[in-house]
Amino acid sequence: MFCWTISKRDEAPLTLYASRNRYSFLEVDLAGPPWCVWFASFVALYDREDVESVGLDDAARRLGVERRRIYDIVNVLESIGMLVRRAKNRYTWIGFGGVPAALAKLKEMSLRAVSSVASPSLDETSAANVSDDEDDDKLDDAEGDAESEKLSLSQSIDNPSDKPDAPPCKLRSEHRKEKSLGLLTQNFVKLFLTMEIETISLDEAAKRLLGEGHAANNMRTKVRRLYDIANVLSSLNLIEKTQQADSRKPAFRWLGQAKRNEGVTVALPPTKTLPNKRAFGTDLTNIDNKRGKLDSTMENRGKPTQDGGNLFNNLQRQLGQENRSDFVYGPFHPAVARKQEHGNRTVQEKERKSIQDWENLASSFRPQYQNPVLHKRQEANETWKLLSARGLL
DNA sequence: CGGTCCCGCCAGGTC
DNA sequence: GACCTGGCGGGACCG
Repeated sequence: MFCWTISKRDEAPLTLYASRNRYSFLEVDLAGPPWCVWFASFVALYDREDVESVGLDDAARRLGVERRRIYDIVNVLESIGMLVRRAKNRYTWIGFGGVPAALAKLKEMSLRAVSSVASPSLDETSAANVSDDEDDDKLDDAEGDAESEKLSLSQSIDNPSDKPDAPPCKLRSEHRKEKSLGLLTQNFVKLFLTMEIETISLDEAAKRLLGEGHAANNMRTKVRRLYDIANVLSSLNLIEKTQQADSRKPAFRWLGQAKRNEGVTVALPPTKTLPNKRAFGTDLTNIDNKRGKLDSTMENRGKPTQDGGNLFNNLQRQLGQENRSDFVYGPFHPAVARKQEHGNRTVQEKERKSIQDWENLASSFRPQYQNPVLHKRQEANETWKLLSARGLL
């Protein structure tokens, strides 16, 4: 994966991530659903040294998407540590560097959940950098006692107020939060971090997250959300879409680190390009930010995207960059895709060996800074670079 | 026809 | 009461 910094006259440089293989950040996004394009554009817009905070209105305007969609993006990004909510309408940008720590946190939570089956711990001191909190999902189903054991377990641990004899009801707001996209993202990731199987279909994931015995409607809704999440995680190279051996159903394989009993799951070479389902909202020229409504520039609705190249060109045009030679390579080169670019087994084996302590690295890296916001991000980016350099990402 | 996922309604929360 | 958040699911699109 290459990190391109596009410098434009009179404007702060813009960073894009791209590479030749389809699992690279930019290509996946361009080949994937528009939601991913927004996501990619969002990251491209804000993953810069001089960006400290992210305003939702600003993001919606600059990306030309309705505000509602920005909420989805920031919720997912927040859940994997790339953003931290600071105030209403305002987030602090952490960036890719926040991902390792967030994953480590999730893994820790998962493992703690598994290891304390009988005695739910009460310590959930600071999940702040991952999410507001982690509530249990039990309320969800008065009828759903077949609740996913793994999940309810992990969640009960995450919730300090979750006593064994607690009443089976809770505030609506909590109930609502339980179903948030962010929490669902985290729980989806936890599935990968704790399960033994290599891949999982969204149906299966929905079952595990929701528990058996749910109405088909419920399941369907959950799967819808998982599609959104899976697309983003794919964009980040944390998972990849595959085909289940024994069925037509697609499944997702974890590409990130921190599997439960091993260091890393090595990504297999990609098989085929993801189809473009639709091209809603791919026109980034739409900068009219009427709350909740998009204007008529979304007229390409329903038309299939011809190819990623068009989108790429379009994106470049929007950025005022038509010529690749104008690009300047940025400071680092995340290693996720590098593995895939080279397809070098030897390298992968080496990486596998050193992967075990990536969490320690992520959690122990504590440089000294003065500006809390900036420093938090710098710290995260340093961690990212460190892990990348060691081939841990 | 089933897998995807766009889209925006609207309920709940916050200011 | 206005505005912010974001769950939710109908239904369009596509292979």
